[in-house]
Amino acid sequence: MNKLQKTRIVDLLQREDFGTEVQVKGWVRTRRGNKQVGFIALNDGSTIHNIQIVVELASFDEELLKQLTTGACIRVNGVLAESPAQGQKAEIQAKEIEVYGIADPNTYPLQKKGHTLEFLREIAHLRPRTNTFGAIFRIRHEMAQAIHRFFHENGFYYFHSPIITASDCEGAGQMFQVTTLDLYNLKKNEKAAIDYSEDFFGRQTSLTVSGQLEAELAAMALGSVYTFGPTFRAENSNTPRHLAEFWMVEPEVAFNEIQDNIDLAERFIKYCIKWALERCQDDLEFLSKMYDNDLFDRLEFVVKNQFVRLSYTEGIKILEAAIAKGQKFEFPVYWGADLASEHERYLVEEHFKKPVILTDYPKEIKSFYMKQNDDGKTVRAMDVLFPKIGEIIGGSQREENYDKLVSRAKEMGVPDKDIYWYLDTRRYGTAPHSGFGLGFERLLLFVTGMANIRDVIPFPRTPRNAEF
RNA sequence: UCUUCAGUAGCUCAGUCGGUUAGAGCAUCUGACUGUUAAUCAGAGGGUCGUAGGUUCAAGUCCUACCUGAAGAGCCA
Repeated sequence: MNKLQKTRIVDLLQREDFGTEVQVKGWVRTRRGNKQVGFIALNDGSTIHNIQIVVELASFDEELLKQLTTGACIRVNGVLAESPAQGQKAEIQAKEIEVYGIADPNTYPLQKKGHTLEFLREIAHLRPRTNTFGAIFRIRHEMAQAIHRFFHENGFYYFHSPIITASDCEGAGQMFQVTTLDLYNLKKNEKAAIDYSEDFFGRQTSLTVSGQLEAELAAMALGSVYTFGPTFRAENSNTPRHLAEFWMVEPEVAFNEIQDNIDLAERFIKYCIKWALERCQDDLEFLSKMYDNDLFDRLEFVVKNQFVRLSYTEGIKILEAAIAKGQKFEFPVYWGADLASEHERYLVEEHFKKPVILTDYPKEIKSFYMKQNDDGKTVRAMDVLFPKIGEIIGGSQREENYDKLVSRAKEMGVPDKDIYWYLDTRRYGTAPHSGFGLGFERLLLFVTGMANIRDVIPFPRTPRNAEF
């Protein structure tokens, strides 16, 4: 009848009804004590904090007590009590303990003491059990919620773009091919090319590098949409800011011009960071203490300050002025050159000391679908540049004029017969529209203060690494 | 992909000018301790020095190649 229900530790730590019998289930973090009494720090993933289980050793079986080692999973029934010692307000006086799963201390790789992030990457299947990754993955969840909530509140529809695609229209990099062809016995046609008509889809297909083109189709019907899903790039990038599989958020809005797009991007990022500050206090405090003392200052700074907005051309002028004053760069600065990360960092971290939104880039260094400005030289692109992590958002107003879009695609070598369906949006009821892409893990890098993108996604996919 | 640095106990590292039997802290195990907070104290076990070659009387140490990891760069989100 009166079966005791499991209580989450996050809820238990709030309670003051001492004397009540409670039940918790979780994993042993540490155990210490003496001959009479043992102390177990128990964590169930609901919070960064542990609950202390007090065990009077005399009242328990010796064999059971031996199994209560770091990593073991247990159920504890006991009495919630006010703690007589410093360090915690409440604790549980254990009355009954059941071991669900032991963790052999001789082989269990996680210890009480600190591990390097590099080592934890090698045991990615167990690292969620650490304080650090528990905090990160709880924050990751909250950020995903924030994204959905922001767009939902602003009248956007969550639109699911396909994962498998036949187009490489954005030219956003090397793609992973998807095939069911027998790679040990590839049939070639008379031109010695692979015969994809035999393949599953009857044509060559790949994993998506962006949901943008599909999002544009949706925006031309639903008005305001966003995608939020996995994205794949087969680039041989080995940096702390790149993944072969990452999650991207891509809003697309009909009738938005470039300024609306910029406003949306700034409002969106601020909403997400504010959400983290309001809901992830404990986890952020832990990460701040362990990895990044300035974390709260940086997050609050972004929420409170207006991002700097300037054109590419103005940016080049600032960089040229800096060079004239003696600033040294490895790569040359001139109008028409793509900005290297040293240039972006100079603008964000040295010159403005604020997030910067750069707009109106030369058309030669941007994608074919961006709306051309009247000057004939620039396009309505926008990049949001953040301190430490660089480009967090890239977006643009899209070219809605059919002829201009087709000629630009031709100039940049995009075969228009592959994207007839995309071009149709400009043939039938075209409209001004804009959108951008935000790398979810890049946002998480900023919010958590982590330095390596492999530490903000559960199972990072990078060149030569897909073990877990 | 390029450049630089690194790889020694389960983890984090030290190891001098190439020279006898490769060390420490933590973790683990055993013992002590009546409330611990990364508990403390005493003791014990634990090593193919990333892999393969080479130089040398002698290689953890020097050389070459490869593998793996990290940082910076390129590409980008």
